[in-house]
Amino acid sequence: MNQSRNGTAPLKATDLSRTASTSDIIFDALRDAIIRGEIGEGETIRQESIARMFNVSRIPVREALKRLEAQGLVTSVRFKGVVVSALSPAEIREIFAFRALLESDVIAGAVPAMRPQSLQEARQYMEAFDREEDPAKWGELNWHFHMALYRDAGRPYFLEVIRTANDRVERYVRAQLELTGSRGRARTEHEAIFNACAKGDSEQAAALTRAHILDAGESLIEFLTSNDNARKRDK
Amino acid sequence: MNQSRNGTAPLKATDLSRTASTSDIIFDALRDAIIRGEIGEGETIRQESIARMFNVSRIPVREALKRLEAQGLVTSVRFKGVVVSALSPAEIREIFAFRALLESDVIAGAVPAMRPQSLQEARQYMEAFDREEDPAKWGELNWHFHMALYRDAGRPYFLEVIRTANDRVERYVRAQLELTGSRGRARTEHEAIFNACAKGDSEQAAALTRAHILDAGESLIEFLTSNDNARKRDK
DNA sequence: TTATGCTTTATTGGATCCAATATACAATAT
DNA sequence: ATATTGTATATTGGATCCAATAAAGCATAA
Repeated sequence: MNQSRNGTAPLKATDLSRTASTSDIIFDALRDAIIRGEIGEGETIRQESIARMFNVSRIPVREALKRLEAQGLVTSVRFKGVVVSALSPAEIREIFAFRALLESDVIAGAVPAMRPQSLQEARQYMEAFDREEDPAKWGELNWHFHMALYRDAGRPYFLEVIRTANDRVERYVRAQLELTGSRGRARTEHEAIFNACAKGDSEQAAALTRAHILDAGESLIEFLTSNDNARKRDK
Repeated sequence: MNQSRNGTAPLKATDLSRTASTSDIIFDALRDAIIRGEIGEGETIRQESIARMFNVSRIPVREALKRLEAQGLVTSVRFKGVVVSALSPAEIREIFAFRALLESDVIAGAVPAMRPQSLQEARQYMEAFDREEDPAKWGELNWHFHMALYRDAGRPYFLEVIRTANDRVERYVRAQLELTGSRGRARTEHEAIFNACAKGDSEQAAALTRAHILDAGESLIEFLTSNDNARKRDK
């Protein structure tokens, strides 16, 4: 027989039943485009145009849109269409408060269990974030840095919820990172959080994470409102 | 002309564009059936059978299922079908820890802003919970009691997330309430929480809420594992 | 008996078609 | 000119049909 019998895999098999359906692929692509800000808030998404892009019918597109709606990234009005959800300053502030609460709790749980490998990985993302020239990649690296520090908490549900909360505000954070000098502060705050984790000081890591997120939220709101005012003045 | 001109509505109009689509109705019905435990965990949901029940095609059913999947209530395997998600004890413990963190924070924020009306409403639900004979209604009343106390925090996103977390464990909580004597303890704990809110003591309300949820979680897990063992012994 | 391959059936994923609704635009009346 | 009505077009929601896959049953050979 062709199969090896000694436990070592003779070929790399993937679970075919877990492969992505058309609707999965479209969901991921749309989600990505929304959180990157490539589809702006308030913009309406036409089923037909998405379907044409992927060379499929509207059916899988509609399923993807329903999922985006369930996650709050778009809102749909019957017979009219779906639009990318916009967040008010109050909603943004709430989500940052939410993240601060959850992420500080998670990092406190992760520090005592943190593996050297995770710490190492976090450092790499931190340094990559510092070095990276392309602003479009900052959001991603920032996310991976934090996630590396959260992983060992062993709380998948927390991480899942944190992720969807992040998805809702990510495009604003990206805009802020690209248009203001806020990356500098992020850098030093990252380093402080990283050092607290390396020291094994979970309380400090939690406090710093909390402050890091709340600060970012407040400065983001200030950025958005002043930007709004500027826009109103301009026209 | 037929319309009155003086601001008083000549007829009661509803916003038609906000009415529920077929897929909305099916989503609500399935969600309800799952959290009430009428569809058991591990059970597979057939598109065709749901479609027949509602006298529609499979299209809106599929959209509803995609939404349930996005909320984690079912998991789907390509070409096989969707099954109601089951939770391991570890996952249940994590969700209760999650709820304890969020709900204690929310109630702490709500107490200083609490309107007499909300307090009054909470009392009514609390008393209704105490009096109710039909176990099938306990879950609902319990939920409304807590929500009345959370509402004035003015944090819709928190409440939304708390709701989906609750959805995932609700059927276990219901089973526990119906099959064990845990309602007695819930009663006294509810009263303590209520009194702390009435006093305006937000710290105590938070601490009691936290303990209430964590206790319920631990006793639930004990109930489930002992039940499991009993089932294994029986066969 | 047991493993292997083939056939049939059930079920899902997707495409195409149709109906219901919304939107834009032209025609008409005041 | 302006408001109103009617008409054409675009878009969504849903039904029906078809293809791809999985599961079950059957036959056959070792």
